[in-house]
Order: sequence, then structure tokens, then C-alpha cells
Amino acid sequence: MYLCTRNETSMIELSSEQLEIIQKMSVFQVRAGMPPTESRILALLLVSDRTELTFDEIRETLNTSKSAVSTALNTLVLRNKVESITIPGDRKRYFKHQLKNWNSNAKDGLHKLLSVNELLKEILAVRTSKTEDFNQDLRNVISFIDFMQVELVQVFDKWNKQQYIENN
Amino acid sequence: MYLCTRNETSMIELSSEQLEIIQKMSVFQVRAGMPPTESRILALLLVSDRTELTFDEIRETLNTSKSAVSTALNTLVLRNKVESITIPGDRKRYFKHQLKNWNSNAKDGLHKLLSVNELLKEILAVRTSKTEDFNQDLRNVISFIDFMQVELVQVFDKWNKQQYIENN
DNA sequence: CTTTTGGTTCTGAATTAAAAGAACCAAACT
DNA sequence: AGTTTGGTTCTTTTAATTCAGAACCAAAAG
Repeated sequence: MYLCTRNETSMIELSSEQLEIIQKMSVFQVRAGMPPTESRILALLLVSDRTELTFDEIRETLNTSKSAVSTALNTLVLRNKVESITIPGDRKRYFKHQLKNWNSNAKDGLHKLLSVNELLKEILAVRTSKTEDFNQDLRNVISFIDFMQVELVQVFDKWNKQQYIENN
Repeated sequence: MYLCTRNETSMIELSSEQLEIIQKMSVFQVRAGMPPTESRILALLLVSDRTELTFDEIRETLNTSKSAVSTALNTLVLRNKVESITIPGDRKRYFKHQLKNWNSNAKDGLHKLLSVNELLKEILAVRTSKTEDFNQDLRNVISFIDFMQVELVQVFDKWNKQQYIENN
């Protein structure tokens, strides 16, 4: 006979405020294109009093299937949104929001957005010369994006420098 | 008996390069969350030799249904991505890419992205004080976004000023 | 070596988003 | 007035996401 030392449920207790925030946050993320389960997991990891939750705690608290939680967590880990921690002597994995990566994720996202400029340059190269006004507008957009690219790098640098100073 | 003075087709002739760019551009936009038809219309309006196209030219060139083109164009106009021009004495509407708005659309988009900060501040206010490390990381993200908000406004200003100078 | 734990992977079902098709409508033309 | 044009709107079809449920599997525990 094997002992069952586990609790009946691993559901996390949440205040109504916490639940409400999970709701709002996930609506926000879903609108930005993230799938619902991923969004709710991220939101839960942000509001929960314990910052490292197990697979089962997430599953039970959000009342979702194992498969959905599994795939969502894996893509979140892949995208550096969540880190998975293992404690020696404990088989379970613990999942934690990767707040630290917010900065560099934002940077990557912006870079991807700005990479449209390569296509715009291709377009300019192929355009007829008959439409000078339009082409000039296009050139202007291209310079704007080039400008943003340069400036954003400086803004990120400025932030990093400022952080360095504050921590010394 | 009524004369049919219209052409058989209003399809726009496109080089293979132009077609290829439409393809690449729409893939890019779709990945950023824009519906396919909208993306292809925008791309077409960017590469086409004529910059103002009619409803039917768009429909035939992209080989899409009237309803799809209609709704896509209407949302594009609503979002200030496309402008619709009417020429007096011509019943058709002409549609043109709003390159001029790229700048301010970008600004709006970024602002929406950064508006997540209000939620993060709510979260911080509700969090337990037991998790000081995590809370500090969260505060750090919040300051980062606040910082970006301020800096981006300055970057946009700088661009506008620079443009003003160049044009005078 | 058997059982339990902590998941993963593989269907299928259900929901959602996108596009097509047809009916419709107002303005202009004859 | 009747027709054609230039679309719009509503309904149906199709395609793509998302999730659940069950089977499965490796590592650890008994």
C-alpha cells in the first residue's frame, strides 16, 4: 500500500482583485495576439503571492486541461516569457515569470517591427519613377524608420547606463 | 439597349517582382496580426505603378470577393491606413495608401503597447510584500516602460523638428 | 519489478476568424 | 421610369485556432 501525501487540490487561493487583474491582463494580451491560456498563465504568475508555481497549481487554479497547460508553458519557456526551475530533491518543475527579460523582449519586438524597412526599400527600388510625390513620401517613411532604429538603440543604451549607475 | 463602355477586366498588370513583394509584405503584416486581405491590399497599393486604384481594380488584381474587399477597405480607411478619394464627375472611389500617416500610426501603436504599464502598476499595488525580489523586478519593468514612454515622445519630437528644418 | 508522479503527445471537438456568394440599395445614366 | 454602376450588408461555407480527454512515457519511489 502506497501513502498519498499529496493535498486534495493544489489550487491557489486568489483574492477577487487578483482574479480581476488576471482577467484584464489576459484580455489585453489576447488582443495583442497571444493565445488565451498563455495569457492567463502569465497573468497568474504576475499576481500570485507565490512567484514560483507548479504545473498542477497552474492547472487547477486556471481550471484548464493538462495538455493546454503543457503546450502553453512550453511555448512560454521557448519565448523566454517564463523560466522553469527545478529544485534538487523535488521532481516537480516550478514556473516563474521572466520579468528580467521584459526589456530585451521589448527590444527584439521593436527590432522585428522596424525590419519592415528592408521591404520598403525593396519596394522603392522597384517603383516606377512616374509617381515622384508618392516615392518621396515612401523615402520619407524609410528615413523615419531608419531614424527610429538609430534612436531606439540609443534609448536602450541610455537606460542600461542609467541602471548601471543606480546600482553602483 | 445600353452600351457597355467598360473594359472586360480592370486587373492591374504586375511584374513578377511586384507580385513577389506583395507576397512578402503581406506575410510580414499577417504575422504582425493584420488579416490577409487587408495586408494584400496595403501591399498592392505600395507596389502598384498607379497609386490610386479603384475598388474593382483591387478586387480583380487580388482575385478576391467584393465583400472581402469592401470590409477590408473600410477598416483600412477607419484605421487611417488608406484614404479614399473621389474625383468629381467620377462615381468610383479611388483608394490610396496613407504613407503620410505612417509616423502617427506608429506612434499610436507604440502608445497602445506601452499602456500595459497601467496594469502592471495595479499588479504592483496588489502584490504581497513578501516577495521583495520579484516586486523589485516588477518596479524595474514599470520604470523601464515609463522611461520608454518619455523617451519615445522626445524621439518623435526630434524627428518632427528635423523634418521642419529640412523643409525650410 | 510494480506503482506513482509529473508531465508530454496525439487525436478529435468546439470555437473563432476569414472569405465567398447572394441579395440588396442608392445614385447616376438613358 | 427602367437600368446600370459601384458598392454594402447579411448569411453561409471554409479554414484555422484552441482546448480537452485519453493514451502514453520516463524517472523516481516503494
